[in-house]
Amino acid sequence: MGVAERKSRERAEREQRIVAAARAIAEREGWEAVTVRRLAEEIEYSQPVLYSHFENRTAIVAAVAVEGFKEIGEVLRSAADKAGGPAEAVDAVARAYLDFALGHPALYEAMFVLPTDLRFAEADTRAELRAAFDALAGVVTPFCANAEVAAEAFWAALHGLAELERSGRIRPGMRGERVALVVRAVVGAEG
Amino acid sequence: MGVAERKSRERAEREQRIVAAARAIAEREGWEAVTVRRLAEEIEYSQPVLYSHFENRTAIVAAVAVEGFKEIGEVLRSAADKAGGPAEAVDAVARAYLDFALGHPALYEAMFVLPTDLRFAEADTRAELRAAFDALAGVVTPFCANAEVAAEAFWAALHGLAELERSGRIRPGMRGERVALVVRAVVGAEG
DNA sequence: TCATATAATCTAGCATTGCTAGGATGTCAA
DNA sequence: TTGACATCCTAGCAATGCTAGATTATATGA
Repeated sequence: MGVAERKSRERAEREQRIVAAARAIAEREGWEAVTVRRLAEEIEYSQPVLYSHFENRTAIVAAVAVEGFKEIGEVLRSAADKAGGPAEAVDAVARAYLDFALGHPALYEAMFVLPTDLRFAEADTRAELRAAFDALAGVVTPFCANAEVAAEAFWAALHGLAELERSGRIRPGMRGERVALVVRAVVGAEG
Repeated sequence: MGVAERKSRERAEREQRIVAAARAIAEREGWEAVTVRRLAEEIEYSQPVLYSHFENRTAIVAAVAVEGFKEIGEVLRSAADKAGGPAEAVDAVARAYLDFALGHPALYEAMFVLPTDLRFAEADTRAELRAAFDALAGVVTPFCANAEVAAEAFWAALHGLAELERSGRIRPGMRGERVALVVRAVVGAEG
């Protein structure tokens, strides 16, 4: 019978509306404005309904973070694909990463700063994260012997640049120069 | 009259006890355990007393962060001084940075992750932060043309490594290899 | 068609948080 | 001793995450 399907579909849609509302409010007013009451009001249901979808508030943040991992993975892959060669690919991925992080600060915050309880051990979230990481690792591989370690270091450099700039600790105007240095460190390791 | 001096000294001591208690609880149980009530109980005064010392809770976190900036500055300078040459200095500073960050995770969290309201524009905090940054910049200068930009990138790489490892996103065992890569990127830029 | 069991949802409230108003208590000079 | 001032505490507010229990809607059987 289609009743059960309709119900579960409506449930999934409502869940998606919760995540979307959380993300929108966070991006517009910051994560501290994302309260359970506010979300309940937004989707026009009472608060306990939210707890039938998510265990707690941080699980909602985690759901937004997973969206972010999925999207940044696509963005990075797309940047790598469009590049003319391996060196350009590193450059394109690096810039795409920073554009993404600083273009969606609240989303990036959910992914890397806020406590999310997603311990990178669950099957689903690991897949999203792994895919994003692989996009980074892919462009680094041609230049380094130990690709896994190099990818981690590359990722760390980009993450550090994003975080320090996002929190106003380094000069915003010099982003291009800093990225160029990091890219040079990766690409120039052999040449 | 020495009465006023005694009073202001006692006040300063009490303030220091607040900061020390906050730091100790955070390092032992995490920052979410650092509540104003808990701190009041710890120093054996009522809550409003805390608000005669600090504007709000985040100002207490900021005070702990300033302590952290002071200490990491000393640690990095000491590491640089003990090193045998400029290349070794970069390596020593990089390892000292990560040891500090991962050895005092709550302190590092106060410095870089938690919202602190210290906008790096106030005279005092700027001095502490600037001193720490200069310790980083100092060891990078011999190897790079644009030292300021290089120092920012170096800092970002170390911060990224610290954060990704602290939050369990990269393998803990490979720290040495990653640091070596970063150091090589700085030192090897000329050689 | 209607009664009933089940599922879905809401109302109301708890405990905890950061923060503050207003009263009580101590302290010091005149 | 008294009055003015500083110091401190009690008590409480509003907001938060979360939940128990009542209430309403929905589907299923006779």
